[in-house]
Amino acid sequence: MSDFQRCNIKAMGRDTSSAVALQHLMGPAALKSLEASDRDRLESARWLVRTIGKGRSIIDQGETRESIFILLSGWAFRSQTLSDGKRQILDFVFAGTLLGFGSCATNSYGVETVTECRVASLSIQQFKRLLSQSPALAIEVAERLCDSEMRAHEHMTSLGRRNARERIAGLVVELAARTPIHAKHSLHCSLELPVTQVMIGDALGLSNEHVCRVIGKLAEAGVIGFAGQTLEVLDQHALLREAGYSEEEAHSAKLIAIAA
Amino acid sequence: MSDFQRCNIKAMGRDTSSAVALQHLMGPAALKSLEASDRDRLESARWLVRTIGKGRSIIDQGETRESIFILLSGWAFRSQTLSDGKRQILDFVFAGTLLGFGSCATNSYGVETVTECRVASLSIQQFKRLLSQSPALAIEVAERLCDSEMRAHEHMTSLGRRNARERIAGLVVELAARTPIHAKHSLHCSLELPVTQVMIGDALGLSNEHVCRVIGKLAEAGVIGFAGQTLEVLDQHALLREAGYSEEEAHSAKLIAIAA
DNA sequence: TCGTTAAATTTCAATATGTTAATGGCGATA
DNA sequence: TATCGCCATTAACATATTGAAATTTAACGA
Repeated sequence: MSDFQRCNIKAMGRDTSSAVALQHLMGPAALKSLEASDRDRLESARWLVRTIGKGRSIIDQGETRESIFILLSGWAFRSQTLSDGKRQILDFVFAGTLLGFGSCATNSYGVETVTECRVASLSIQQFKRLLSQSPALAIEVAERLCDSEMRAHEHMTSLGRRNARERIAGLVVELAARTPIHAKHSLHCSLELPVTQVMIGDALGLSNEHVCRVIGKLAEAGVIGFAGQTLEVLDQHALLREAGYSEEEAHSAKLIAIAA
Repeated sequence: MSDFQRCNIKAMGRDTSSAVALQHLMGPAALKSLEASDRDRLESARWLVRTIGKGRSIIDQGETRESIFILLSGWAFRSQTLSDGKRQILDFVFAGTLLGFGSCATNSYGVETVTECRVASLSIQQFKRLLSQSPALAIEVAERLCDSEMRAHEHMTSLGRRNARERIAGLVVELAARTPIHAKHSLHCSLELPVTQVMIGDALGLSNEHVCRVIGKLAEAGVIGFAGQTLEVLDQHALLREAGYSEEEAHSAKLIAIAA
């Protein structure tokens, strides 16, 4: 609760992770296209940087929207909770993600940390002023939102039209594509997933028991292994096939391509 | 195929629907904040206006992205189709919706018309130039994307965590909130829905048979009636309750408030 | 007007998934 | 060290939803 730091990015000295995340938010291309004055304005905004422990809330669903947040490091997820307590995880988010931006007066979703996270926040007012001063930044934000929307669409299609096995395989593929991978052989790689099976269930619209059952079956089939926090991709072609990719796509070996 | 019209908005004379849709895209507030020069640029862009019959495709999933589209009139939906033919409708879209904007090289979704539609299109290149020249427009686009993302999130939660009855009631509430309503009594109103039960099923992740069954049950219970294209909301409090709203929310009579 | 096709409807059996409950492991905490 | 709670796991059982098949109804083009 007391780990707040009010500062601007320029004044952060050695601790450049915030500046890095802002660059991440804007993307290298967008950065170049920015006027020096715009970049100055952006970096001298009064960001509030905070460290938040695992399993805590960054944004509460339903609260009035006051600040936007940029995730600087760590894992978190966005979720909606229904009045009867059922929870839907909308997506997992990593460093560079813009959170809490929207036109509705209250937050339509909550954000909770999975691991310890560092977060930079700025009042919506100030953020909008930044956007109106720098079209390049506004466009970058719009494109980020498109990416996020695209992932939401894929996720929706999984929820609506794929069975449990396909959904789980698909989630593994997505996370493998978005997180660091330890490659071993051409087919075999492993990744550190700090998520519980309850979270997987809440993300995929499944009960945790069923998640457990199906992960077990995928393990029996020699596709993946999931012990502790480490997920082993034992046969990535099979995994891609399980996730619904066509035979050719499955053989273009996406996962390793990213790891390499 | 031959119903193309190349024109700019200014030159359209009496036929102001395009200009109206652009204003819709930007919103009245954003319009005011625009410099006259920006507005000029926007309106004199070389929009391509087209009329498309019902049941036709505006954007094909997987094709390379070339233009953005603004729906000027009519109903359409965005969807993703899996390799095995299963289809997920992502959302229904109406006049003013921006379609086809994104950072990925190919269209991640397709767009099909439900009724006859008028559509204005512009090359992505030109649209991005517009955005970079007018921050107000870029911000407006970003906020539109947020709205769209918010609806996608609600939809995801329905798909993942609600049963068929709640999903159908929820969809009716959403469509009632987004389309013109004919009010009759304080509880009774009706709306014209040009959608088939197959579409409803594809939107909600259900088989058309099940949609039919559940709509029948909601009709038996005196909540709604669905004959032809007309959907009657017989008891809006009950409908809101079925859709998962709390007792108090259900009694604040959202639907009629919008109709009034 | 007819003939053709899509949409809505109803039945039934098959099944994927949820629910409830009980267990053991494991780390946090007093 | 003992306790507590979270997480993973497994089982038996309940049920919502799918899928196939057959029928009716409505829409549409020739």
